[in-house]
Amino acid sequence: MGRLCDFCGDQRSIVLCRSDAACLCLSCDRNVHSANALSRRHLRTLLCERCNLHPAISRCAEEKISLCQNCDWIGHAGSTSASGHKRQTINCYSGCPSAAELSGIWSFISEVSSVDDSACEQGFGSMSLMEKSAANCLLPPVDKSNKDLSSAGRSYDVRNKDKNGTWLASSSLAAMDTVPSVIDQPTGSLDSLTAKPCCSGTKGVGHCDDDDFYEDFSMADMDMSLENYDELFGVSQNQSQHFLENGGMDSLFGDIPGADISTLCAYDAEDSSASWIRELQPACNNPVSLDSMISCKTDPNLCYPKQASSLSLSFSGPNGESSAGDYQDCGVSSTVLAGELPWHTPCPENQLPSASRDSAVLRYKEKKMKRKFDKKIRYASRKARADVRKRVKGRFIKAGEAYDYDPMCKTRSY
DNA sequence: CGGGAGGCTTTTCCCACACCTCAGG
DNA sequence: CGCCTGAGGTGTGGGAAAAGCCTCC
Repeated sequence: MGRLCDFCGDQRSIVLCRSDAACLCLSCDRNVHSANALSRRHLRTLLCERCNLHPAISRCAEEKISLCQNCDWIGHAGSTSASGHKRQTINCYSGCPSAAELSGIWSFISEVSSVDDSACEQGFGSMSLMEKSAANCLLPPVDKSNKDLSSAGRSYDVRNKDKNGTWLASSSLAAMDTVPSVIDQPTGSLDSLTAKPCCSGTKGVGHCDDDDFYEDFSMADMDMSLENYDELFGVSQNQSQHFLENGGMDSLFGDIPGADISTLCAYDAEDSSASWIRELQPACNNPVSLDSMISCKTDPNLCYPKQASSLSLSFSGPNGESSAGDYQDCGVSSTVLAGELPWHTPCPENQLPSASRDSAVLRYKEKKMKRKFDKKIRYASRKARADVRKRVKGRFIKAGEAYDYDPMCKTRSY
């Protein structure tokens, strides 16, 4: 049966709305997202039919199943017989598409669910299809031809320079974290920061302009100063460029004996920032907390544990909670055997001067203390109800009373 | 250079009520 | 031990008010 709709709790959920943090059946999807102009802008995509947790990025024609990046990889890249399966990219959409419109973009939609068109109100049927795959909606863009930060699309805004000329995270990202991430002048490439392993069968990486999926990616979780690049990713910028030019993630996995691709959670609805780190760091095989990893790189008295199998994996999520469970969500044990960190070369040139290290540690700790996190919707049903509740001057009113704002009809009672 | 005025931005609070949790029967 | 019931607490969004910040004189 799969996961039930978070709204009606009756039908099988088909669609994932990241903004609402909800899985919905097609009928409820249109009901909920036809409520008002804002909700119609929510980007949605199909829910992975295998894990029922992550947004699907491709549809396997042979298996007739929609898969997230993780499941797609496990199902196809890990099997020689399945690797030749024909797959169709699944795009994000917004608005309130009819069954015909959905089947227009996803020819397989009739396989997924029968759709009751009557549920969609007239006038809300307009749909906008994002010209990018669902995966692209999850991932910041890559533009290898342009090394400027502005090439990173909405991730960075050329207008966001502070008085010192340093680069700030754009408001779109800064909104996720009220502490702006300061980024030094783009002397280095961000390619390795934005690059993601591209799932086979999907289109090239594009740019997502109106992308709610970004919202949980908290740049401030990482100190984005490029001088701390090494601290974050454990690899120099030159190394990362070299890494990309030589096959990127694919080559990396090929080089890691026993590397488990399943540890790379393509997308984690609960903890996107942490999963982002995991993707960039194949060292998630190493059960070392991110905090300790950073500390290790910045503290001269610490070093990476080479054998850390006795430690538990502990990534801090947006709300500061350990997210070991997220790993389990990905079907991977939270305790994975450690090996040599493939990018970590404890050679002298990798070690920062002591003063620089201390200041980096200090800045990291200060930022950690100041950390604030984006509002998280815990109950989609309450949000859906609040979305349609009538108000007077923004305040909820009792049922039946005169109102000045009705999100359902955008009219005023007086 | 310090202080006040004015404008702009950000944060906080309020509302109703369905839903959730938990204690007690 | 499991089920039911009721009380109390929680979360949800838009707008107003308050607070904070910045610029100019």
